[in-house]
Amino acid sequence: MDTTNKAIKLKVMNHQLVEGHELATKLQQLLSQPGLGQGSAEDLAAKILETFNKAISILDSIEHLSSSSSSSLAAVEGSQNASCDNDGKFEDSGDSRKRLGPVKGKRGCYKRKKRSETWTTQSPILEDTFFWRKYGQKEILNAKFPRSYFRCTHKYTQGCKATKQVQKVELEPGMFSITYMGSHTCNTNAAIPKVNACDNHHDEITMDMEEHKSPSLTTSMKEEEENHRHHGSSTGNNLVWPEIVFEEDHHHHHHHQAIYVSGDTSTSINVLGSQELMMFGDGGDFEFSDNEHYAIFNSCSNLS
DNA sequence: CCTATTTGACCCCG
DNA sequence: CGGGGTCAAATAGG
Repeated sequence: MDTTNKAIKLKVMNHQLVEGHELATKLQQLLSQPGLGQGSAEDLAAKILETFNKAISILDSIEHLSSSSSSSLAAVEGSQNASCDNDGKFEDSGDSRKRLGPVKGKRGCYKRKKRSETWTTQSPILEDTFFWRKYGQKEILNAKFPRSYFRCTHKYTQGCKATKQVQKVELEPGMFSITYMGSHTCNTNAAIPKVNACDNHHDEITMDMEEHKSPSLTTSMKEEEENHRHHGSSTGNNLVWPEIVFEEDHHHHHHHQAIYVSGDTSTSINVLGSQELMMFGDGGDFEFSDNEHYAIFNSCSNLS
């Protein structure tokens, strides 16, 4: 068992780290050439980051696995809270949940994860290959900038528990500290840095520098998904750079993120590598048996 | 109409 | 008790 994990670990290291190394080399070459577009260079940087993040995540999960391999899996905490269903407290009377007073019910009945696999990076690039959906933002006590909370877009469709937090670093402008928590269990072929099926939506967080002078913080996070021709053109990736703009009361437009996963998710196990799927599936916190009902059903809501 | 973001309320835990 | 993470109503935008 232990040897198996070691073998997998080595495999992962080979795969992800070597890939990261190759990408880094490419990036270096790109940067040394003056004339070339910087967009591709930054794209590469994002991919490199993603590759290493993946490797770290996988290794981390393996460590968790092997530490609790046989005896007690006390360290596994990813499972959902079950006792919170409706044991002690009755829900509200069923209706009138509108806005009358404090909202009661099972709100906040979540399990706070203690120590799932978590790592933090600092980067000016808010972009990665996953699909995130913002679900919250908070002012942090000693921090100048608020923190934004994201969850995987496929949380409910596929039960993916990955989340991420983004907060602007106050020391260096244009830097963000990005904390990833949990590994993706969703099968997104967009997560593959393989071919240029990359759809880079570049995120842009603009945060207000003021403390709290107006009740409406103009914190906006735009996910701009640019025109990626799924044409196999050579210049596959045209990605715009996340430029950090501090705007105060500018109005902002945001494109809603589009998910181009049309249909082939059922067969999407192709390149993702059985290793990753296997390991993530083994990752412990995977108690959904009924989430298979939730067919992939991506929001292909084009022209209903 | 739909889905994503905003934003204040709510809840857990130190 | 309060900070920080999450929920969900309201809103924005297609």
